[in-house]
Amino acid sequence: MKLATWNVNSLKVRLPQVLDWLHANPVDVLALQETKLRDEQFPHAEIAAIGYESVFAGQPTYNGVAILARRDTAGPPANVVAGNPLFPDDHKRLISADLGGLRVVCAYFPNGQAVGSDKYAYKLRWMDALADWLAQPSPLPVVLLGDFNVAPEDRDVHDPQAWAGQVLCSVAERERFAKLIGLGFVDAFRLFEQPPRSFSWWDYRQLAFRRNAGLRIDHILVAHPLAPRVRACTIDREPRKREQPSDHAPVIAEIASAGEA
DNA sequence: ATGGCAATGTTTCATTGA
Repeated sequence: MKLATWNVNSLKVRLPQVLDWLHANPVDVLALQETKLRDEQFPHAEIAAIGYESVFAGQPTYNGVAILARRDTAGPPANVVAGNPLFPDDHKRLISADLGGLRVVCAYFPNGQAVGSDKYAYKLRWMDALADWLAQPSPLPVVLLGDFNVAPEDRDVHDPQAWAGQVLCSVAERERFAKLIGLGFVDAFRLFEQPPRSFSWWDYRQLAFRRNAGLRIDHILVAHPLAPRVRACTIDREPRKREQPSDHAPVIAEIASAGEA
């Protein structure tokens, strides 16, 4: 199973790039964030035409998440849940589905705007509620992937001094990321030796991508028992080099099936 | 200290993102 996550910053704008990317990278599962589409606008037909089923939870303008499942390998999504049952929320930031023997949870964590703001407080409450939900037992091993809006360590930050204590890097956010890990997950990316200065998001401004002035805030966490089956985890920078890119790059993990452990 | 850039709807600006 190959699973990927990508914050596309508008699926309406990025649909051609998503279709191109899936042709070049026919992953079994693709989790999308910031689709920014009403459900009735979701390009289900275009995605079905290249062999993927979609489940999605959207709203106008902001947020919006989806899981794309390759029909011939991942099978149909089962037990689809939109949102966190423990946290009523108008924002469409969570969708989960059972696929290929895994419980796949696609998450778009709040940005938090600025430490101390109302949106920051909401981010922390949202993360606490996610941890409460994921603490409940699951019949299938869980993969939690998406845009976490948290750079877990200083090595995930291009300029740790400049970002120290700022939103995405604050102690409280990192503690909550660690709390998620503490539920029994591992960060698939850190199971492998990685190039230094590996990031998944670069600001559109100030030529940040060209300078590799980025952050690693998009993650794939796998339930601990899956860790021995993870064969690779990489960030694909290619889409970020294109015209009119998303500001985020896809992250991909390959998980061997249970028999191949 | 501030804005830089991109996408959206409330569109010729304001809001949000990160």
